[in-house]
This record gives sequence, C-alpha cells and structure tokens, in this order.
Amino acid sequence: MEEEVKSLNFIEHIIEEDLSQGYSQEELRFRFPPEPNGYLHIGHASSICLNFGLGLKYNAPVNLRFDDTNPAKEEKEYVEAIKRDVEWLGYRWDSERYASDYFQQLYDWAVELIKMGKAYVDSQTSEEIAEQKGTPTEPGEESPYRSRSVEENLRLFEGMKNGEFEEGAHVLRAKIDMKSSNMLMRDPIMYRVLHKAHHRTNTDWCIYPMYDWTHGESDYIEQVSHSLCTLEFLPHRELYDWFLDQLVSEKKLRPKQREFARRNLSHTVVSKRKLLQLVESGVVSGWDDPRMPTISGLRRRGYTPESIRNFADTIGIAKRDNVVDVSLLEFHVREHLNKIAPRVMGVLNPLKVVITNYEEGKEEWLDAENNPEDDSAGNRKVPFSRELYIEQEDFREEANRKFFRLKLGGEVRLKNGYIIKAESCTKDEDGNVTEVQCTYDPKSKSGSGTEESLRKVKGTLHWVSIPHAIEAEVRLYDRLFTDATPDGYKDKDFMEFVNPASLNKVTGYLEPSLKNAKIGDRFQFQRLGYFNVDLDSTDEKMVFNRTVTLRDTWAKIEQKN
RNA sequence: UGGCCUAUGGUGUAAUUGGUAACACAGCUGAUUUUGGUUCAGUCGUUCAAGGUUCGAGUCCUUGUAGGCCAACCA
Repeated sequence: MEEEVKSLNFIEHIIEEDLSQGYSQEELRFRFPPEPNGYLHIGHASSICLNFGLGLKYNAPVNLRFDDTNPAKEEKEYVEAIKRDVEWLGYRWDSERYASDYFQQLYDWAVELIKMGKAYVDSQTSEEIAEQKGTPTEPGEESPYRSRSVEENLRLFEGMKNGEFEEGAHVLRAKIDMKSSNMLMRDPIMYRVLHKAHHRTNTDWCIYPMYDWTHGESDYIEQVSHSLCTLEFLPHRELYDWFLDQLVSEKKLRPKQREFARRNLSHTVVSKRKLLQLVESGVVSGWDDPRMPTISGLRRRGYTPESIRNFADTIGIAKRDNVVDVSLLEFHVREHLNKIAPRVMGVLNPLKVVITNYEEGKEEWLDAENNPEDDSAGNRKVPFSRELYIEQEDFREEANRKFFRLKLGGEVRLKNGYIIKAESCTKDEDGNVTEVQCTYDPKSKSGSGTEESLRKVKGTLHWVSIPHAIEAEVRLYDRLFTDATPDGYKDKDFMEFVNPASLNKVTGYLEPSLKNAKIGDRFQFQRLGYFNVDLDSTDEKMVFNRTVTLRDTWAKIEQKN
C-alpha cells in the first residue's frame, strides 16, 4: 500500500514545531468555544473539524466550551442545539465546559490584579470611556479614576459584585497602556455590571467578565495548549498574553492563541445577525430551513456529516481571505450520496404515456437494482402498467440527434423495463403535449437476456406507473442568493440578492416502495438528484427535499444553444 | 495620519522550509454506461509588481500595489 502523504496546514506546522521543541504529545489539548447565542453554521463546521480533527490526529482531548459570559444574549436552547450539531457531525468532546464555571476563579484573579495595581474601577459612562479611548491613529487618554487606591478599588469591585450599583455605574478595567497602538491594550474592560439572570448561574452574579478576560484564563484553567480562533481576534492576542502574564505559573502549561481565516461560502451569508434577519423576515421558515447554511439546515436538507467533514478537510485552513464556491460543498455531498443512497424512480413534471399494445389492467413487477455502486444493496420490485408518467422534458415531437430522449418515431429504454417507441401524441388547445401514445417491444424486458433486451438504444428514461404511484410534496431548492458574495457590497444590502425562486414546491409521483421511507432517509431519484424525507412528512402526505441535483451535462449542452 | 495581517491557475489549498510549482473542485475532449449519473483517460491554466541577495527565490531582503482587521460595558 502506498502511503498518501498528507501535507500539513500552518496550524499543524506550529504544533509539529512545538512538539519538536519540548511539548509532549500528552500536553496537547484543544477546545471548540462557541457562544450559545445562535445556531452553528457551515463556518463553525470548519472550526469544529479543525479542532476535533486535531484531537483525533494527535490523540488529544478536545473540550466543548461554551463562552457564556453575556447573559443578555445567551440561552440554554442554543446550548442544546450546539451539542446536537457537534455530535451529529460525528465528534465527541472530552469534557463539556462553561466559562461560567470559572466565574469565581476569574473574580478571585481579578482581585489579585487589583492588589497588584494592575486593575482599577472606572466610574465614568461608557461614552466618556469611549471618548478617551482615542482612535487607531490617535492615542487615548487616561481615566481620572485610573489612580484610585487599591483599597478603594477593592471596596468598589466588591460592591459591584454585591449588587450595590446600577448597570453602567462602574466597570473594572485592566491598567495597561492608553497610548498603545493596539486599541485593545488601552485599559480594556474586564467586568461590567449586568443585572440579568444567566442561563446557568441564574442571579448568583451581577457582574460578568468580558471575553478577553475570560477566554485565555479559561484556556489556562483547562490547560488548552493551542487556542485556535479566527483572524479578527489577532489583535486580541497581545491582551490574551498580557492577562496570562499576570497569573501563569511556571509549573503549568501556558496556552497559545493562534488565528486562522474564517471560511466564507459563496452564495450565502453566515453572520448571526443576517441569518436572524432571514428568519425574522420570513424569507426562510426557520434556522433549520433547508436553504440555510446552518448545520441544522444542512442536516435537514439531506447533507451527510461525512460530506461536510470531507468538505472542511478539502478546503483546509490558512490565513488569507477566501470565498469557497458552494459547488465544492455540493461535490462532496454527491460523492458521498452516490455511494450510499438507494436509487428510486419518481417523476416531478409528469407527462402521461400510454403503451397502446400493453394489455389493459395488466401489471408486472420488474426487478430494479437498488444501487449500482453497492453490490450489497440488493434489488427491489417496481410496478409496470399500461399508463405511465415520464418527465415532460423527456419528450419532444421532433429533435435533433443530440436529444437522446423520446421523440415521435424514436425509441427509448424505460429504466428497468421495456424499450418503447413513440407513435403519436395528443395536445391541448394551446399546443401543449398532454399524452404520448407508445408501443413497447414485449421481448425487450430488462434483464430477460433476450436478443431484444440486449439492443442498445441511446436513451434511458425513468418513469412511474400511474395507478401505483404515490403522490408527495417535493421541495426543490436553489441558491438562497443570486450573488456569490451577497454581503460583499458596501452600497448594497444583502437582502437585495435574495433569490425569489430559491424554493419550488411541486407534486411528485413516486414509485410505491417509497411508502416506507422514514424522516431523514436519503435516496437518489434517478436522473434527477438526491432527495431526503423532510421532517414535515406525515403518514398522509410525504414531503421530500432535494438535497442536490445530479451533475447535468445535458443542461450544459442545452444552455449553449 | 497609526499598528497589524494577507497576497500561488476561475475557486480552495499544498510545495520535503532556498532546489523540477502540485492536489481537489470547476471548465473542456474522448471512452465506458439500461441514470446525459458513476467510472476511466486526456486537456486547459498559476507564484501581485519592481528591484536585490544567491549557482538557484513562490519561499529571504527592500520598496510599492491591492485586500483585510483594529475605536461594543459583544464574542
């Protein structure tokens, strides 16, 4: 066996470097740290695959840590949704942690910082503080409260904790450098007063630590070796390190933050605000609408965890801006579904075909292969009768020889069935074909081994027997946005690019074997695409989603003309 | 007017750390095919620019250009 040499991404290079410079493999530990204020999306999937993938590669534990320091935005519902999504992707965390587990420790450390003269209580308004902060090009000025005594700071900070003050009355700030070229180092806020119940600590606390004061210290508590985040946190690294400098013990591992560029997917948006806007404006039906780039949306759409993991693996991780084309994601679902999805037949745009020389009232149950890609998939029976549906696009009265499908006087193979010939057709007053009359060759039955059955005809069509067909709602999805980068324009709102035709509900006529399909089951409707049973499906009315179409070279040929 | 990050085919990512620019997708040809699917074979096309160091530069240096990030009591 030839070993495939897998190249390393820059994060793995860093880890390999650390390993060769004295880190032991046992010290490696990672974490995935979502804030439970929304649903996970395809961008998070990349981060999840990165962190958990590293865990698998180095046999290192990975924590799932909820960054729950802002009770105004966070809810238990999101915690549950996030856990479900990470599990669905196929990963197991070593331990489930919450930044809120560390509130007491963080408070104690903050007191230490005050005692060291490295933190102070500021009693200005947020406007005043913002004013003094300066701009990226101008230095800030120091707060008049910056030189409060340790005793007063201690007393005020305790008062904050004990609920003696209104929101906004005081904040705790780190005393660093108001002239730093890094805005984050200009005496960043560590704590604010928030009289809000937290989804886990309830009303135990009325002061809450800020992200910067929480994240690195949480990494330190959990002894995370490599704390990976997106590039916009790069300026935070200096502060991350400064906070760690104040309390790291030499005997313990010191976490390091490293940053990678978030992955952008074309034809969609991923910011929580924009996703929420799509939900609230009714453009989509909810966070798990199959058109949404959320993990729950992709799951409902019929994507497999494997396909998402392979996608994440293929696009890799780097530091430059990027927009990954959705077609790559689609490639990965097709690749996986091609291997696992049973083939069935269903007609979405029906045109009636009558086999005039087929006995009325007769039915035959034909053998059909479940999956040519999987020898163990076996066979099933599909009913054949005198009256069938084929797709409207599969018949033309006349066409050139590039058109392999049914035309008057022409022959075509009905998949798993007989070779038929179109003899005539009837039309309505508008000239639309409403029925095609065909004859069949009784000796051409698929698999019968006769000379006639072995005849080569250019086209093969899927079909369904009208009296046996089951009706179902089929939801056909297109891209949610008509532009590759809907939120990439300064002068245009992303909502302007919403694709008005992103959802098309049709009635499908499906082979009867589908009657037993369960919610979530995935199929290939032959020649049409991959579909799964939607959770709106009931015993009375089945509902299918089209996950993705098949590759369609015919459509490309058509487009050129 | 500041600081920091990034620049490799249409897209995404590599390049044994200075030694033949490659992989996947997309595109295009063709073969196979009872799915215009799959599979197979082939093909197209790349180091932001200008200097410099070097036997040799995608990689190092300088300058420039372009894009991004940084002024929430958000994360």
